Amino acid sequence: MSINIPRGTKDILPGESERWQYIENKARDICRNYQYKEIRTPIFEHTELFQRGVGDTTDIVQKEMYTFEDRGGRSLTLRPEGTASTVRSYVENKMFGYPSQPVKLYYMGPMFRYERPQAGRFRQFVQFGVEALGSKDPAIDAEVISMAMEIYRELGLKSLKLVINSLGDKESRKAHREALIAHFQPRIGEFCHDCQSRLEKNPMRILDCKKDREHELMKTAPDITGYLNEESADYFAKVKQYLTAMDIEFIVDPNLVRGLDYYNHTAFEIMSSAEGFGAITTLCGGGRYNGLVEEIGGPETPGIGFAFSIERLLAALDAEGVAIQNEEGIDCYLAALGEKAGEYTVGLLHELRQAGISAERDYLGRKVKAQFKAADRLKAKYVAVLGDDELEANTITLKSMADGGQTEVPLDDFIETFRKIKG
RNA sequence: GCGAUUGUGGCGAAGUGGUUAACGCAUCGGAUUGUGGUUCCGACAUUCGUGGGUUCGAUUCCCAUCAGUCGCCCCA
Repeated sequence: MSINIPRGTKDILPGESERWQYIENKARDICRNYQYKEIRTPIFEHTELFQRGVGDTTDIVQKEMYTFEDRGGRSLTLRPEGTASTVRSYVENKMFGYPSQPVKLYYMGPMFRYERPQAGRFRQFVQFGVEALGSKDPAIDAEVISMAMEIYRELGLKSLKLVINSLGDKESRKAHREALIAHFQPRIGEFCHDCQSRLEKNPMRILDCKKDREHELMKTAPDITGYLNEESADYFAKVKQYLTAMDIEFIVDPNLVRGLDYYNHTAFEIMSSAEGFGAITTLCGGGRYNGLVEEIGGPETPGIGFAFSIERLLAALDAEGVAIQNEEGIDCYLAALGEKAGEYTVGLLHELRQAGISAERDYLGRKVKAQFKAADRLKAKYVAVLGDDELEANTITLKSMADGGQTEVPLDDFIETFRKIKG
């Protein structure tokens, strides 16, 4: 019985890995334009970091973490998201003292959540994310949002929906929370089990419950908009104003509640509205997290960021039928006949490659015919044939696979000739 | 954690309680003793996820188990 891949994980095989590289490169290019620099943090951290950073009441911490004890008895956890680690590193490396502020970072790498896999959900998945720390200018909220949209747009996605909301500051949230409890408490018995437990923990979550959507109290529930204090409302207005100035369309959804505890003020999600995308439509989520840096032990520092999964991005590209072109064929296939020629091609192949010419040969002792088939499969532009005749005459036969034309080239000139052909 | 559904060669896929498990693609060989993408011919599953049960007999029926896929909760 062979061993297979752990549940919820994927091998990214040749043919697919090229698409990943394409996306990764695109994302990196855009980060350069926006002046975000890459940070690489460990894949595991002390469990406490996520308990404190992500929040003890969240689903992530309560049931989705890959936590283990190392040989020294420390509790470690495979990172379920990137913000906590980034903030940890920000504090630990005293980035608040960097001359260049705000500190703008991006990361790309695997995250882990113990979940039942389904369309768009994995136990190991790759997130690309950015964090901007040290500014509470609404313009940076708009920048972060526009950056996410830019990456998707650059990759060719069209069916996107940007949803934003403001969760307000601490004071606004508290006022809203109390209003919600007052609203639902008297008739909470009519709601689903989940909502009943949400009432005390996080009453905002009741608002996006799918089961109780039709309940009359839902329609009359107080939404956050009415409870934003002046400062929060002004902040949100600015963010919207800037988005509009950048021609970025958005929908304000007062029921948008992000799953992690650390969010306040701006919260946003980018969803795919493509047909047949599956049940999970969220591509990207993000928001502001003023207060998190203090929570992790740093100075009072505002921050905002987003993260998206590359798996879901690829799924969205598939759903919209956006093709990413794969690599081109090779320049030269060296076909050899017979043992002597075969030995000779070892050096020749090496020279070709050193000259920057992509080249391949046969390693399975195949006949000429089969070697040509192989060359064809590799989309070789040229096949160079070396046999006894050629070796004797010190030449090599060069065949263009496109038009079938053949020429004899002196062996000594071969590499140079090929260089010229390649131009 | 709960629910639905699927599990036949490298891939896709048909099929039946009975002795030889279609077909397509791919691969390899040959027709062309040194030349590809076309065509033709040939080869390629002691076996139908795994374990157990029913039966004279199971890939086909039943049970269990494992795995994949999709959905619920929630998220990327």
